[in-house]
Amino acid sequence: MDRRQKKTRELIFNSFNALLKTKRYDHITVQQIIDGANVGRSTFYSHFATKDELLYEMCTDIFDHVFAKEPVLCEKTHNFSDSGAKLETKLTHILYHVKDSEADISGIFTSDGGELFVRYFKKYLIQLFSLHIDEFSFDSDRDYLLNHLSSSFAETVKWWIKNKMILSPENMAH
Amino acid sequence: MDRRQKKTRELIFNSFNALLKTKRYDHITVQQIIDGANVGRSTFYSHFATKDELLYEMCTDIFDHVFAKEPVLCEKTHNFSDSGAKLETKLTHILYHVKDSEADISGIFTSDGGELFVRYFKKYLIQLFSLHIDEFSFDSDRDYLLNHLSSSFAETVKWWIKNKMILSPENMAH
DNA sequence: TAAGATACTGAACAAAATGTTCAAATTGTA
DNA sequence: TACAATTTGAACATTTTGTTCAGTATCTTA
Repeated sequence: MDRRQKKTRELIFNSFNALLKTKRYDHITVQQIIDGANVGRSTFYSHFATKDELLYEMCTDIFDHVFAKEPVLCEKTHNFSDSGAKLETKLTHILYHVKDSEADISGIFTSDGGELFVRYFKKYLIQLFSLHIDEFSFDSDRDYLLNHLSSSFAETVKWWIKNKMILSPENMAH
Repeated sequence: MDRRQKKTRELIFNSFNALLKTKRYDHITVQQIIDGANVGRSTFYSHFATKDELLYEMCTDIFDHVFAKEPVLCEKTHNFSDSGAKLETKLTHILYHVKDSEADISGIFTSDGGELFVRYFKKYLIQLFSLHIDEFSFDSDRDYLLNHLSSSFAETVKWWIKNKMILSPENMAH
């Protein structure tokens, strides 16, 4: 990809992310984004057809970079005695990644526009938890339990970011 | 309230609610709302200053009718031995109301545009759970616990509605 | 039921935001 | 260096928002 494209893309992402911290997604205008990015109007539209597409691209970009390379989706150990600790370790890893990428994702994760991003995140979490589902002995619908665990963890991450990540990743994972 | 006002308000609510089932909140225009409601443009703006206010009013209206009359926010019993059962009873009541009002709220609750409604719902739930917070003996941040309980229950209701409310309110509350 | 108050209408208007186009300038690549 | 690709900024059409107001319809109540 052309260095200019990459630079412009980055500038737009940063401006968009900064705006997401101050106001709701649907209250952000393209004008505000390009003003913050110091980028021409026609440049913006040569990169993204709509604001929605910008959001989508930013979500997938972040997801690819922050989560996809994480080996949390590998098969779990056959040693059932410590598989619980295994899951907690994976969650801890994710939280460390979140902390490292705080500047990139805090806006999109906690803002209202981040719903799409959270949805991706939940999809990923459902994969993760489904590997560990039999470690939970609750007598409830499997689909419900997966949804519950994923939603809870996603909301936990949101809460954690909103609270300046004061508590440690280990603490939150636990 | 004047009968004409009530009628107009109702028409706008209905049109808005119907639109919410077909597209996202921020993709709905005032023009589409008043077209669906067969109401003049100036009439709309004499009722609601913005689309956001319409959403807010609709949410609070639903709350007043569906939840407010419910005695879930009354002070809890001083009998600590069965206060846990008390909470479950309250949750069951809420779920029965949800079921009764399914036609009115299923759109706004589960649609993508419904995130605002869910936020109001969570605010309400935080009030509710804060009355029962000391029944939980988890050693965790009080604010975190409140957020966790409210988010979990809100997600539970969403899941329940999406799954056609097959399971009983008692079951879900438990 | 008549009078006065209130609400609705529809059209016209200003302002803001969206999205397109294009020639000129800039910057990257080979 | 040459040429290919990207950015720019301004102009333009379109859509959406929100306001205004005179005329009309409807409600309330005395």
